[in-house]
Amino acid sequence: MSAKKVLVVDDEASIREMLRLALEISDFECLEAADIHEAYRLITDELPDMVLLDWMLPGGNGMELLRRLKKEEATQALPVIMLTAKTHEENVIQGLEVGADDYITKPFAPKELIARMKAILRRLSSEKASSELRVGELVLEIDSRRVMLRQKALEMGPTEFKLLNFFMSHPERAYSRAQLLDRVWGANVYVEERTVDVHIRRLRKALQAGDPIYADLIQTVRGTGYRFSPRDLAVA
Amino acid sequence: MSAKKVLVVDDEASIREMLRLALEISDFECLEAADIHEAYRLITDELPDMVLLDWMLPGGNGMELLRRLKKEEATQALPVIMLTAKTHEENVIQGLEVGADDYITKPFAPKELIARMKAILRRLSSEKASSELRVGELVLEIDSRRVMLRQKALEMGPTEFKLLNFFMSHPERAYSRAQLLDRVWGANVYVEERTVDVHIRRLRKALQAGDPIYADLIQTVRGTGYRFSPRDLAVA
DNA sequence: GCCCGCTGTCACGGGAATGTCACATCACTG
DNA sequence: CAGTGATGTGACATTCCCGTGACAGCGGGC
Repeated sequence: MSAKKVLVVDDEASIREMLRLALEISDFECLEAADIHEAYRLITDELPDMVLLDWMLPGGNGMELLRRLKKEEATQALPVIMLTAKTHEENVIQGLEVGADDYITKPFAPKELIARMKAILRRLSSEKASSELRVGELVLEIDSRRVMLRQKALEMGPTEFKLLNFFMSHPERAYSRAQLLDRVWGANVYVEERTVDVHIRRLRKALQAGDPIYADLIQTVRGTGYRFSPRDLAVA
Repeated sequence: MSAKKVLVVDDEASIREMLRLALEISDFECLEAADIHEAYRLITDELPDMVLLDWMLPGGNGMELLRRLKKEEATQALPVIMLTAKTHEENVIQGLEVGADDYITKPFAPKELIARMKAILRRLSSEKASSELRVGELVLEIDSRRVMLRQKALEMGPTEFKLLNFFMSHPERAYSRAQLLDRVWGANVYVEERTVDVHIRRLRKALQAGDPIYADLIQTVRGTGYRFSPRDLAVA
């Protein structure tokens, strides 16, 4: 399993530095943002697996970002842990209601934070691993590593499977070729961006073999990349 | 679930006492034997669910008992954990080959021992729920250690039998070679991953001798491993 | 001793999957 | 409607993965 990306959102550089240290020791990849704007940019750009969010930020507090993340379909599955001061514990309830996955009060032991993060990631992966992803009559069975459409197995290569898996986990959002390479092929792999096009085509072909309609699930976003959109299937 | 009986075989009374304490805290029922003869009597008499076997015993070592247990049909399914001193780690490989389920080197933390015991029992209970597994006309008889297809016995080696047993207990799911080695060969055994391929082939051959259709039950998942899929049998 | 069944390893060959390219086609701009 | 840049598509060489047969080692039984 590849290293998980974690985004730290805090305005104090010293705290960010401390967290980066703790995270990297535990084999997490660490991104940093000092304000909400930068945080949002990194979330859409770098697609982290988790966010550590300080509650008190200058210029709009963390709650605002959290609400925004939970509202948008593309990011609402992204787990968020709130970092909050003891003196503001009343915010905790508020934060959990909006959709934070956990919270931890400052000052905290890095070890405890890491433990909670792992617990959340474990829970998420076990939820995902045992189940299957479904869009209409299209079912992606993770365990058996098969894609079924109306009881019939669709044939595709491993890369197309991973690609479809990623798309079905993140619907209704456009991804650049670079982002897809990062998330599907894995970081630190150098291949041409146009390679993505070829695999997109192979995936479309595989879906088309099941039912031409389903090939339209993968849409081209000119100048940007590709998007997986179940929404348009229902309309058609 | 009723309390599991565990037989401790060790010549030192102090170690037996320590283990009894640890086991009873964790709700196991504890039997004790100081030598091989007594151990064998208790096994046939009391039918324990598991054996903790010290490797170095006066008057015939643990290996002898282990070999005997694995040879006889009535006891070969009985899980055995070896207790061995650090200085005799070379025996571990030998022991695992003969059929020990796991080993632990002295000195050890009781907690870790308990954890390994539970892991083994959990694994067994998931596979040996019934004495017979059935897929279509294929019947795997666990007690008699035979595989029948349309009243005809299929010939295969012990490893192929265990492999098929595992597959029939976990259908419709792809397993990597490493996972199969772990679950079928047993933990901590070092063999080449490609060895799995060879046994898969032998198993397929055995099934094919019964009916070519049944060889297709074991499918290759390219880039991942293998899958046992009764579902596709029904379709054909 | 000999033979025989079982096991793990290897080398070879074939075929699937991959990444890249060249060219066709499309969408947008002025 | 021509032009330009982005995307679709078929073909290709390479790499990787898997199936297969052969073989040596090892115990056990005769």
